[in-house]
Amino acid sequence: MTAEARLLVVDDEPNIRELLSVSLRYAGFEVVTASDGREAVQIAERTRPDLIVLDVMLPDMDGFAVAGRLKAAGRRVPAVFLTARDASEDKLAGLALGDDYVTKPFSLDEVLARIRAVLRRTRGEVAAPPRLQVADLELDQDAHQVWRAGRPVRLSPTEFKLLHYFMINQGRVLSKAQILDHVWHYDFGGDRNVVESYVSYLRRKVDTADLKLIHTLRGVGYVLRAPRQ
Amino acid sequence: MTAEARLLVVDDEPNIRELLSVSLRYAGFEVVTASDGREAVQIAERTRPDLIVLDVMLPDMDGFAVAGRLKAAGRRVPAVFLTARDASEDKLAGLALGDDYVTKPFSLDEVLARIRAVLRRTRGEVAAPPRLQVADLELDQDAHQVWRAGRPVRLSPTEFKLLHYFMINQGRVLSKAQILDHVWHYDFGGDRNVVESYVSYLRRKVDTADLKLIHTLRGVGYVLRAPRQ
DNA sequence: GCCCTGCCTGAGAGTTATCTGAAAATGCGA
DNA sequence: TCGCATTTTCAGATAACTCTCAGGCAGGGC
Repeated sequence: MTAEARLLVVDDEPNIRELLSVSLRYAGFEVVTASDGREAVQIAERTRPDLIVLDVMLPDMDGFAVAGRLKAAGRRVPAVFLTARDASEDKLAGLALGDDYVTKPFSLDEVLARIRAVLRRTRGEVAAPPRLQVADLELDQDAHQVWRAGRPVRLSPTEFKLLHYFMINQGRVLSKAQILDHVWHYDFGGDRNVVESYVSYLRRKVDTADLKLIHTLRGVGYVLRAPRQ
Repeated sequence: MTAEARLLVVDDEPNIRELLSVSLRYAGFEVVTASDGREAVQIAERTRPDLIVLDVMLPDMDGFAVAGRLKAAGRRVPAVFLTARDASEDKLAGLALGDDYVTKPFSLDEVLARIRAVLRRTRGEVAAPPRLQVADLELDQDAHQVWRAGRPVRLSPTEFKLLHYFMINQGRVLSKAQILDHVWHYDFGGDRNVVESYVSYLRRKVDTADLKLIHTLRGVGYVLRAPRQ
């Protein structure tokens, strides 16, 4: 399979660099990495990535400076910035149009969604249908809304993320560890029981009909799927 | 046949080292072994394995230290760690992403699956088509689901593992000892009768049609195969 | 055909994963 | 600061699963 796109991941923390590059490769991207601003500029010049995932706090210069430098060199590359949760808003106001950002600590699902969104926009493609559907359960990623059998359902942010993760992986078994990795922040240190709790909440809110969609596979994980097939 | 990949197995217990190296060679890997951390680092430097199977508890240093040392030497090698079931979770949180772990006592099937998954990820390959089929019996590893003649069949974890082992070895006779080794944990001390019980369960669930797939070879073992065409 | 031995399978005891209600902790906006 | 919504933990109940036991059945050697 040919890669979806080439990404440059820039972060000075090796763990995060590793986390991102492994997951993004797994998601089908070609990934190169850099650990500081100078290196990032060099590698970007050489490998011409389609998008840069850029930590805002780098040892030598900040992420925005890296993006600025590339633009000055006539090589405008769209970026997804990684920023601390408490980053001042005006900093982010300086984002070039088309760029996006994710606050640390992020969840992998979040980063992937932003990257795909930015790539879609910059490639001028028609947005992929933002509606996911499994049986009579529908989820609108843009509107952040969910319907079951045509009736809207109110979900909390975490419930929404979990359902979203289930829906993009419909028919595939997801272990609690996988779910924790993708839906919760990467530094979540708590109990796996949160996943059980949230699955229970989801069931109560979206899986009340006779036709069950969320199935437990004891000892393995959970799977969202319509019966038959 | 050229080896799938070169593995380094590190464990101080000779029995486990032997168990693993024999089975992994049988599965098509090239295997080298080491019995402690120092030796592991030396051998890894010399033989450049594609992956290390690493006991976390070694006499001289722990498995994470070995991995850390190799990484520091600029030789990041993906690892599958062997850990006690009660290992503190935060220890495992220190896993570099891309690595994986298996708790002791493991089953060989489990270890093989992890090794293959890690190799796939680090090589950026797309997973092999996850469907196995024998006659009208189908098994989907991702969905963790089984169909017979198109109808879904509910299996417990052990039943699923056993059927999976049968299917990847279709047409080959498997002794009860072999089955016990691959599907049950290596230190399972119980009766071989469990295998009989589970074969019985499987027959009841997936082999009810006229066309029998699971055959008993008295005094030898079992074999899963479609009747001769 | 008879007998020995291995295999099959129903029943049951013990164990474990999961579910869920409730409470505690956290975060966020007014 | 308070109050509400949300997230996380906890623990008891429950359902599912694993494994053992033992009687009966059947294959194959004699």
